[in-house]
Amino acid sequence: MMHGLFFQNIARHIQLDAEEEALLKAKLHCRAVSKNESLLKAGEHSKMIYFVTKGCLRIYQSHQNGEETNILFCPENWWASDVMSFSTGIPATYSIDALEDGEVIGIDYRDLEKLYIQVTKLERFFRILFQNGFALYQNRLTLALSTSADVRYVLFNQQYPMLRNRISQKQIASYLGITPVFLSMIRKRLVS
Amino acid sequence: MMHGLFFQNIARHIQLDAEEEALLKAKLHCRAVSKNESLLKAGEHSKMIYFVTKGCLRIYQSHQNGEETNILFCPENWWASDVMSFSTGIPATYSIDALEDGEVIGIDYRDLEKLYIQVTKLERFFRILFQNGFALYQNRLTLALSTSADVRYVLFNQQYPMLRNRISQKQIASYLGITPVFLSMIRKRLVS
DNA sequence: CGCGACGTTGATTTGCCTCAACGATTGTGG
DNA sequence: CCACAATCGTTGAGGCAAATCAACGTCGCG
Repeated sequence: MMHGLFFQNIARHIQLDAEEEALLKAKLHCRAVSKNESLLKAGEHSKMIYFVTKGCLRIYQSHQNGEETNILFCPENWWASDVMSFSTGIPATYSIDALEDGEVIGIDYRDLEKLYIQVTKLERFFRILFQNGFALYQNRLTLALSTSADVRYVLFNQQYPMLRNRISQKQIASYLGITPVFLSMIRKRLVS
Repeated sequence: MMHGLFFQNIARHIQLDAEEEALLKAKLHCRAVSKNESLLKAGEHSKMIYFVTKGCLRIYQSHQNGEETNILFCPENWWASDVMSFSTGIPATYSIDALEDGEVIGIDYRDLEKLYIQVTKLERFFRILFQNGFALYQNRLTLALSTSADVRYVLFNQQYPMLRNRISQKQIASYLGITPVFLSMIRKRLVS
């Protein structure tokens, strides 16, 4: 049942026949996650790529001083992984954990490599997925380099209105690359 | 001859047989570019993806006030394109031009879509290419959000020692998201 | 109920920008 | 090939954006 959202997501870019869908389905690992649970810790090898069917994950980097930088929120219908670690086997630089109770579907790296051969359309699906992610980060990078924090906050609210009330300001501040204190000041200015 | 570097680059991720190589070769458009020449202007539709065999390109966004933000330098052996425009046909948000005289190999979008079907390995190649680019931008974004300009400058010099003396400070400043004036101050501090 | 994390507010400091002026370098037309 | 203009890199003075430090009320959770 919860596979519904998953195959719907796949169908956005490729059309699988019944046999292909079955091959893929056989390799899916459904899993519940609870708030603050960790799905990947920096330093580990990221063996799984996750699709979120319920709840919300965050992908972040931890720094020496104990601070963290969120690089992506992954609510329902998003994919989450430390891509570099997943694809090359090097230790993860990012960590992933859950911001809410929820459910994810995981695919193992070795299974996916086999699936790429059995179901070559999947190669196309992930090509398009990474292509879009590439463009998304490119856009975020331009924003980070060229606009001020209040503009970035307004755009965040416009682009992810769902997340606005779901995610704590501390997490949003980290995503925008500012301190919670400064985000609070921005919000005060915007209300007036 | 200049195709050498191109097929070497392809061979990093997939192995083409003679026939496949010929199919691909037939669709390559070699082209000389001169310094400051434009390969893509924001607003146009990006029909081509480029591979640089000689020289160096920059991909950047122009802002209303006339300023520009470089998001990527593409020296020899790199690929350049406005990925979103190339893959969806929407108008380009980025512009591309040459920082030096050089040579590029272009592939047309329609040709590539056909090639994906004739030579399915190419789907894999570009999946990996975008996967790596995805990770690269993810990393740049984290840096931009969490570190100061002098750290970013030092890392840039470490990662791209080749480019350090090839690219003007104005362009590097734009890539780092700071003003040329401030980059000059950073350099002064670092020398001492 | 009480503790700890969160959000707000104020005072102060720091990172980076703007504006402006000046040599040095590049490039361009005569 | 030279002369002049334009762009580039540097330096200094002053301003704004965002961080730090600290204090306080509130809420969620054990």
